[in-house]
Amino acid sequence: MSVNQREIGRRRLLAEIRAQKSIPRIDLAERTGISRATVTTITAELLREGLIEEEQRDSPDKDTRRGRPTVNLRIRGAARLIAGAKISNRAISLVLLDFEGAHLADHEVALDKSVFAPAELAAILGAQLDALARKVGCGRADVSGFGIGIAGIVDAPRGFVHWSPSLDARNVEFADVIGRQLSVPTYVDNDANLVAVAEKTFGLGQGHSDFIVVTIESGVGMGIYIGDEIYRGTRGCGAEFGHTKVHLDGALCRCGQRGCLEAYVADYALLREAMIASGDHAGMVVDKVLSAAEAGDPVAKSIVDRAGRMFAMGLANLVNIFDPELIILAGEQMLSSHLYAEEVIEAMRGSIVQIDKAPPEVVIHKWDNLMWARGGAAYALDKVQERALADMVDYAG
Amino acid sequence: MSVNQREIGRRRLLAEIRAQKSIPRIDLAERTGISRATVTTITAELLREGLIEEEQRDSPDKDTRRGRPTVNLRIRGAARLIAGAKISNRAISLVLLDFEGAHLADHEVALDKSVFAPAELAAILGAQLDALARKVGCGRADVSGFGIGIAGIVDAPRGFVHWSPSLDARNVEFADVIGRQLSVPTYVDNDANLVAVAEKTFGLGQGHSDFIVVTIESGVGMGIYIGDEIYRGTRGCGAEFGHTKVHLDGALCRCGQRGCLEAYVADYALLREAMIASGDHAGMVVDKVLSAAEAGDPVAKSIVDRAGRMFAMGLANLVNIFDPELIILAGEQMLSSHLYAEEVIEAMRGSIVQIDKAPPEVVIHKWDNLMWARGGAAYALDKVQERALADMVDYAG
DNA sequence: CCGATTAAATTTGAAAATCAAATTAAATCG
DNA sequence: CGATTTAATTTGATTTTCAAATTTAATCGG
Repeated sequence: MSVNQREIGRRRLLAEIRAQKSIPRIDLAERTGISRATVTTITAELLREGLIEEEQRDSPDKDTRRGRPTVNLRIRGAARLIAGAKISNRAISLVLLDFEGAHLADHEVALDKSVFAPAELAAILGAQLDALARKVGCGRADVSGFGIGIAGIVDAPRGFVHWSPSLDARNVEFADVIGRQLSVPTYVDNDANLVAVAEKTFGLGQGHSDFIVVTIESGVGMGIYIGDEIYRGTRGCGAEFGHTKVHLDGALCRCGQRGCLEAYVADYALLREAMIASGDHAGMVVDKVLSAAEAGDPVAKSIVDRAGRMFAMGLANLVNIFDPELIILAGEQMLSSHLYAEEVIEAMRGSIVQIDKAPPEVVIHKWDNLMWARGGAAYALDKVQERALADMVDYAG
Repeated sequence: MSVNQREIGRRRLLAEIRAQKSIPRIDLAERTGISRATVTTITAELLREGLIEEEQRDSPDKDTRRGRPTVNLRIRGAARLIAGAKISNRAISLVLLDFEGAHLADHEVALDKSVFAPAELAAILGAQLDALARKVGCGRADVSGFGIGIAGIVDAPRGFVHWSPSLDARNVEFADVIGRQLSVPTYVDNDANLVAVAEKTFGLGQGHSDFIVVTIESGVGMGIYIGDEIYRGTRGCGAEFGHTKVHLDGALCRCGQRGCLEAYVADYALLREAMIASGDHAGMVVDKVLSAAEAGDPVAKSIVDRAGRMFAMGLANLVNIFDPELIILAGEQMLSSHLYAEEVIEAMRGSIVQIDKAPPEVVIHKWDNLMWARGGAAYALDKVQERALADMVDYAG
């Protein structure tokens, strides 16, 4: 019943094949501790199911050893088609991956407004998904899973959106709405969580079981991996790093509360201060503040410096609470380069509990705007694989 | 190899028996999904091993139904003897439990100083453990596991103490030192973590898979359960709640850094402020500040109020990051009652992300000073049970 | 007091799954 | 081209689980 022994083996082997990209059976047995006999049996099942494939050894010179040569196994890309999307302020970007995670196509569309009714947004997503699938000569029906990232508070296991700046309603069963309307299995998560999934699947989080991803756009987001699983809290809405408080009764945040980290480091926070200082209430943009600070303007410098120190303090709090092995600062726009500066990281290191052990590694990962959508796809990929494995249960050679 | 199927079943059943205290086989099958046949087989093994026992039905009137009556199974208390200890400032308290977790004896001793060499402290612990065991007519050799809580930064899986206010050396393999010196399997963890273990095993955390325990003595400590496991971070030293920063370049903390939560809410923080305000540099005690505040003294009130608001802010940050279902505020001395006041909890609720879902439950748990030691014992109990199960592998009827 | 009834626990026998060992397959070496 | 080497598969025994049948231990009703 539920999860039988064989299914555990299949899961373990498929995960290992995915992690290693390409690996012979004997190494699978070695790495997983499953006997060679069982590896043969299980991989035969996975082959028949079409989830994996044997790799052609196109480089016979490479294998110069004696004995029967190894046959590498890998995920069969053609097995499934996976789509991912990110809903941004006035745009949607989509990406289409195969079952191996390889990029097949992408697609972007600008929107004429930023807030939508759920069904309206679902219709747009459907049309764009069709357009995306058409690029590889497929239809929507060929897509096995669709993962969508959206800003706001999301209970991912239920696909339930408590609140999002992109929706005109609260408490929407958004995954259900889209899934029913498009007839494609749909999964919705907070966009920052999906960046963490993307980092784990394709990026710098590969091979790490515990790490934190912090993203900075206009808001501050966070995703946490603990024990190879993304941590979402008990209401599905933890990891609200941007709204942790860094000052008692501090600056007003757009969430309505005071002293949120976001109210000190987001672009609108910098702008607000710059406006106050200059008296100039129009035409002020963040770039100008940053370049003024760099040029040595003392007011601009103090504004930017404080943002950096607040950010360092927030990061230090994360480290003191989680003690992660790795922190990934991720972002597409380098508007936040001042927050990722070495001084900021150094200030963070100075604010964590001091022990005779290296502080967590901090890396900066700058990527294109498709990374968000790829995170959505990676999330859907995981779900699709899970479903494929579950559906195999009734299979008997 | 390693964890075989049967061992999984044994673990699952033993855990369920422990959780339910007393439960018949048929309910075990029902709850675990393991077939009745297998439950019979496995419980027979556990019975033969002496880890569980059949309960005498001493109340035959209770069971008024027809049919063969159920036979309840329970953990066999006599199976093992478990000790726990808490090293406090100038005292050590110990507790002796049976394998079921029942209290057998306790013992306390005052110390003439607060900082010790590791071997010296180990010797004291050995002597007190002997005294404790003697109370139930046993010797140290009968104790299967010894769990010790100590303040400071501890890498629990290794039993390694990075730093502790009770030790005169840094980076001590403390569990090894004690274990070798006493010839008793010894486990060491941060004292706040062990309070969390105690709450999970004996207290309000029973039945909760994700919760946070915050303790306030002179310092502020925290323990986190995520997915039924205590979370310790990758270096074994996460959960340093007391040293999360609540103010940029704020008050000086005894850790040497600035703006730590502890520097605002600990007793010494209140004292410092009260001294500054009154000019009175001697004879000031925390109780006096608190009672003055309660009596309406405006200075005292502002001091205590700010501590409360800082604490609320720290708690809110925890909730925003973890989204736990439950927060347990635990402590033995009610010096911290001002921090546990309803206004403080309400302030916390006002500083967390607002969604249409209940905020986490907050409960206050006040207990005696033996709770710390019981946490140590609970930790050791878990390890001893794990060892007992592992040792059964080679067992064949 | 005794057979019918009921429900827990155990036993039985078949099915599932793993693994060590033996065998087969596919290569290189000399 | 046979010996050697190593991967992969097959074989046969063992472990483990579970559904169904059986046994056990109680109550019920007459």
